[in-house]
Amino acid sequence: MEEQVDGSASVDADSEMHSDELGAAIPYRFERTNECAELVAKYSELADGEETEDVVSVAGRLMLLRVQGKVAFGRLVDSSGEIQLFVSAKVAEDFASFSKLSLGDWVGAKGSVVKTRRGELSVKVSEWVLLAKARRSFGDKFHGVSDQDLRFRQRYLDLWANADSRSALQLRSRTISWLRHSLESRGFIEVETPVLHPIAGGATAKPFVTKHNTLDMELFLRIAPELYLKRMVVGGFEKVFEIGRVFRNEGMSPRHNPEFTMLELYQAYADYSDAMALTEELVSGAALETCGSSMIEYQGRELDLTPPWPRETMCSLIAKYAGVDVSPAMEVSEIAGIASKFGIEGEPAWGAGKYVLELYEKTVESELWGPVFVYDFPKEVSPLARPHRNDPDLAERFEAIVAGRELANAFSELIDPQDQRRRFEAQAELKKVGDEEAMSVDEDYLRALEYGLPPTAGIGIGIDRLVMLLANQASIKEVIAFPTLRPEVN
RNA sequence: GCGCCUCUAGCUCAACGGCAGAGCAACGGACUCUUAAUCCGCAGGUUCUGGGUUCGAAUCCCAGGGGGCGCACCA
Repeated sequence: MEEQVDGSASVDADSEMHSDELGAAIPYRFERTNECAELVAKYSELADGEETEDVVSVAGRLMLLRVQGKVAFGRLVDSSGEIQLFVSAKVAEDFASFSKLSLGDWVGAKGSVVKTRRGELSVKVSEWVLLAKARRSFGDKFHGVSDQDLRFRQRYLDLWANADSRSALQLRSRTISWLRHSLESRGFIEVETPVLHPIAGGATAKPFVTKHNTLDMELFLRIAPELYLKRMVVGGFEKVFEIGRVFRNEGMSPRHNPEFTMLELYQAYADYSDAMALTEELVSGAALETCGSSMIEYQGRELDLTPPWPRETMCSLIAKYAGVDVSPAMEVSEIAGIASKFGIEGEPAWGAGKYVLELYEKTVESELWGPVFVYDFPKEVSPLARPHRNDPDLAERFEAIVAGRELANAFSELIDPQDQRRRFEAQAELKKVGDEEAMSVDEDYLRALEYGLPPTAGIGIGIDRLVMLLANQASIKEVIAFPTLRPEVN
């Protein structure tokens, strides 16, 4: 019997054949000789009406069907592209059944490559086989699916109906693949570090909490792989990277999903200047690879990713956009007075560095389009970054701002275990007074540092945001196959 | 979490206080070169849910739910 998943009327009656009969008729494999796009490229020179003797097999989903008496035209879509099926009652086996196929059915077809009189490259079908029945009907064949809720809740519908949705995810795959190969060719090796962390570290963010039953212990889904990757460097892996999912229990928006993909890389003997050079090479290279140019357009605005990118210190930007000279070396009361003029009301735990960051975020960040490296962050708000070689109140840290948002965060890594302990303790103090995102003291990580971390540069790049940029997508949901949604209620 | 917008047939949308409709899909039929084919026929509804106002509610009001955008938080 046919299965009615939710009792909706959209399931076809399957009047011809019951589901189990249909299932028995479906072959276990299908020998395909060519993808659609291959054929389209190979036979582009065929003249209108020209027929070849070349027999091919194609497979895919039937997206359009025009039956015209004793001849039918179907649009077959596979993951490479599409090609027309030309089916004639004179030539094809079981023409009658073919003409009764529904949109959305999967078929495999064998036949010769021809170009129709009207100039459409086609496979002139001699044999065909049903590979899957679409028991629920395809939507509007012209408008496809546009309801956002439906598109993301039943993403398979969106992917099947909307070529743009497919191409965004294909671009994602090419981007990650290129990054991986690019890093490998630079001598980096890919590693995998734990997703379950006993202490959520490496970033300031609220974690998801879970529990291991046998160990009877609380664990956190990682908010960053940072501290484990630096342990790898301590272990002698001089150039490492990881591309993986991280989880942050925070708000959702067109730029935020609770789980997202981060590229983090660590390079021994390098500093944040090297990291800037590598960041711009990786991002512009990915653009060149996926878009064919390092000059791209994002949401109607031009974006030139060609290196080198401008570099601006945080304090100089505040001077430029807010017109005030501030520094993390100032007395807290003084900078708090300046900040209050911009509507920033501080908290007792804030030092001057925190005020500098807040001023930057309030007055500068939204004005930047980029690409630009904003560098020299206050040390106070950069608990894992090494102090600036020329200024004890700053850290050698930068963020890459591209298309008005943070794309990468990087620093010369803090290598001194004693300093790291003090920074952790300062964070723990913040946590005590209610900052849920503040870090905890990670004794195991401190012990690793005591064995010696060489000078190291580290970079984190938000992969989803990079793909959004390259795919010209405004929402992070577009570049994640299955974005987080509220549960469906009946 | 707060604010604004939105939810009608499988899909895309009308109707905006007065008989719930169209196109596409599906189903039945005609048609030997179509391109969102065309033509004929048939069927399809808890108008997101629950209250309220009204002679009468898809439409107005209240509460709840889903989604979108903005703010906040963050990458």
